[in-house]
Amino acid sequence: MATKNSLQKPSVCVCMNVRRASRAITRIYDQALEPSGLKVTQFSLLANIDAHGPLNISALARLVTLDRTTLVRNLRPLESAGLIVNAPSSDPRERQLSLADKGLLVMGQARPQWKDAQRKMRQTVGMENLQVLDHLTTLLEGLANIPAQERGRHE
Amino acid sequence: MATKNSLQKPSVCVCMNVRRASRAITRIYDQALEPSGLKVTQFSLLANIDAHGPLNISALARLVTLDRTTLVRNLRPLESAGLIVNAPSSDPRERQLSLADKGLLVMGQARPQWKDAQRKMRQTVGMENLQVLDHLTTLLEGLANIPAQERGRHE
DNA sequence: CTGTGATGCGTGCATATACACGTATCATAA
DNA sequence: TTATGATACGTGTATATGCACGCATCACAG
Repeated sequence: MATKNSLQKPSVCVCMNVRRASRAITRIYDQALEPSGLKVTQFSLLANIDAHGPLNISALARLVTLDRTTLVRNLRPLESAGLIVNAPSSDPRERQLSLADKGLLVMGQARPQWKDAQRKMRQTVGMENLQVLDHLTTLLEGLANIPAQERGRHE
Repeated sequence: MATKNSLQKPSVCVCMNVRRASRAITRIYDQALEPSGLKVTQFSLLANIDAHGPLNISALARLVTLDRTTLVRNLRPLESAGLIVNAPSSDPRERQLSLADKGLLVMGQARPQWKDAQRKMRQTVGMENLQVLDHLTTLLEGLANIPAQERGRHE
């Protein structure tokens, strides 16, 4: 008889499997980043703001493939914590996001922790599998309809 | 020069890539299930309750690898909608979850929709990649520390 | 019977995520 | 200069997720 015990999760649903993987890997990164006080989602936003200079929310949303309105709220804690600056821009419609000094500091602390997790991940999972993963991500995003923001605008 | 345009998301963070994949595939399944009025997460819970008979919340949590307290709330809409029954049990601590008649009905409607998505997914992604995915999921869950509920109880 | 660890539940709090709407401003054609 | 589509934002609402805590009950050793 095969292992009839504990670790038996033969969920056939591809989606739920990806979601479970997402939860598990998120836990791993969050634990690694714990000393910095950042969640991996927040680390990601800060890193993108840092890398892609001052940008507005919509641009950041496109960059990370997140619903814009999700971003509006996800950025809130970061601004409250003084990690980012949300300044008005010449175009009164938009606002410019950039890292605050404190944000730079925290990122300096967090990056090594993230790199550890990242390195461990590459070693454990292996580059081949990671490439498959990246391929799948791209593929899936292609399959999914364009996000709400771009969909049915005034149709 | 390579494609310098639109679809360029070379996020190096393995975790964020999995999260993006999770969001994308969730959108696909949610759209497929839309006629039934279920989200894929809800479909999954109903399917598990249906398949694994009457069980309590903790057992279901272990089954789907979800935090128990998450489940407490995720089940709420399903009970409100009259899809599941949350009945007291002989042991007053626990409660028995089972599908209500309406739940069976809705699942009857939803299953073909889920199967469509599932089939499309298998075709598009390919069995090989899906197996890699399942392997990764198991691997990641092994790496992640045991969920909170089982961790440091009274330590 | 009584103490104690194990088990089962629910809540407060905080974050993540998306959709439906509504509003303001820009840019440009008419 | 004025209508109109495109662009940028924020809010209301609802679900998903997990952690820290606290409470009740069971099972069992003593």
